[in-house]
Amino acid sequence: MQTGFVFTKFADHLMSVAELSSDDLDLLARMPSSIRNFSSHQEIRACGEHANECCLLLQGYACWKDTDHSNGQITSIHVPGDVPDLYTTLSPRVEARLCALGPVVVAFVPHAFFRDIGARSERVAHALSLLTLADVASLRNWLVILGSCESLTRAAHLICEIAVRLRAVGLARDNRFPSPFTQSDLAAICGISPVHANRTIQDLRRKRVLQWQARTIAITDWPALVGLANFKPDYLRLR
Amino acid sequence: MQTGFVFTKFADHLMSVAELSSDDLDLLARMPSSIRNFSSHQEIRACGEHANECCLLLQGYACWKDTDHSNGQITSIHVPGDVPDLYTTLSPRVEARLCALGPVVVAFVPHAFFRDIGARSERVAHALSLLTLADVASLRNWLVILGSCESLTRAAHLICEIAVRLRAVGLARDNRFPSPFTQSDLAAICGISPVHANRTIQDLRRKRVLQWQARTIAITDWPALVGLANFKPDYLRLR
DNA sequence: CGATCTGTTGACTGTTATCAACTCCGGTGG
DNA sequence: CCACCGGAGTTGATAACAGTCAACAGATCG
Repeated sequence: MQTGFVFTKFADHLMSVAELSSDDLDLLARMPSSIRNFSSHQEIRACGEHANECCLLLQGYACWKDTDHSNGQITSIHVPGDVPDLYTTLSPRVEARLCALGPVVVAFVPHAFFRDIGARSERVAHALSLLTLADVASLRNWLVILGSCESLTRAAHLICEIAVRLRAVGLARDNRFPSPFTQSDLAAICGISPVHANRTIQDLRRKRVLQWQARTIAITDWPALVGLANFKPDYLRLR
Repeated sequence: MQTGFVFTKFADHLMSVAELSSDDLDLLARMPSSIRNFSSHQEIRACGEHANECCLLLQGYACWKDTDHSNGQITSIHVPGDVPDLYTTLSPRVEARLCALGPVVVAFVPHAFFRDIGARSERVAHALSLLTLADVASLRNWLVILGSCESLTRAAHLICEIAVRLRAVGLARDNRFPSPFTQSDLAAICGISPVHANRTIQDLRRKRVLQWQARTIAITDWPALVGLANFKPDYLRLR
């Protein structure tokens, strides 16, 4: 168990939706945890598992993947500062697979810390609620996108959302961020075939809105990308 | 304001995910509320509204509809016993439109009732949490369906889910239930065009798994429908 | 240096959107 | 009573979009 500076991403994430006092930050700094590393496509949480701690993502990306082996649809993607399995504090059973997209560093935090947080800081508890609401809003937003947009819009929207969420925790400065996930991963998020994902990305490149090489994405024309994606970030509830 | 037997559907809904004591049921029976009627396609909650009470659905169906996108994608559907805007107890701002699918009866319940419920019954509070988790799981499940299934599977799945959720609150006995929503509504839920929705329903009829006439759906071959839908109801967390 | 994963391309097929026209039905007003 | 209207359901023709299969090129890694 250790405490300290590694939780700044979590604090950034909470502060992106609500104001916190220095007492609140102290509380977060004293969060007990144990650190673990995962390699690409490794399972952080397996389906059916019973969790008694939450994963706080410190570095890298993770995703919830449907258990059905045939296509492995991804239902959400998570960036540093996120706690993808926060809901296990209410019901410990894990119903899907939490997978690493590229190398990942995770801090495991006991459920008790989150359960007791309401008694220690009303503000932090409320910020956690807002994060949960933002996650649900993001799910609804993806539902709209999968239900009504074609592949180019889907891919563009994904890139926009990742960029904005990374910025909220102080990453993706200069519209450039690591993309250790594969084109097949993008396909599983956007609900398209890997071959079509490839063609869609080429289309984005041809339109000169982004570069994707050496496992890095660089957005070269943010307004154009936002336009293609019809991206409106209100649903993320960022201040 | 009134109290009483009208909340049996809500109690059924809670008891479908958790066990409640007779004290808990008393607590629910004393729930303060005011009843309102809505006609088909009327807005129960408008986008941007600030709620200080929740809607408990008593009769009929309601749905969350996306505000902006031209096609009005529906992101979730709700049946009697559901509280579609329970999340407004945490953050009162409504971010989408809650619309009636057919005639609807709603009980408006003050936020305070839900906020104070934890202090009065741990069990009821936990049951409410489980309902919220089931709603999110349903969203994720639809994400998988929209991302990886074709229209026949989507429509079949929708019918399966509605039937099971109605059964959980004592409706849809005999695999027959009212369907006041239009084929265009089904299209907006399944993320397909109204014309294609029509052809998909005809396909289901031709396969003799259901009848849909006089605003009523009758499932004539449940196992076949479940097979077409690849329906696995675990995610609804029903006992 | 071979094995494997990822990205890329072309050809073909299947699913779904779109447009337009038409029917059927329940209401509404003359 | 009937003419009319609008909404819902239905049908066919066509076009756009995306999936699948197969092959290969480039990267990465033991």
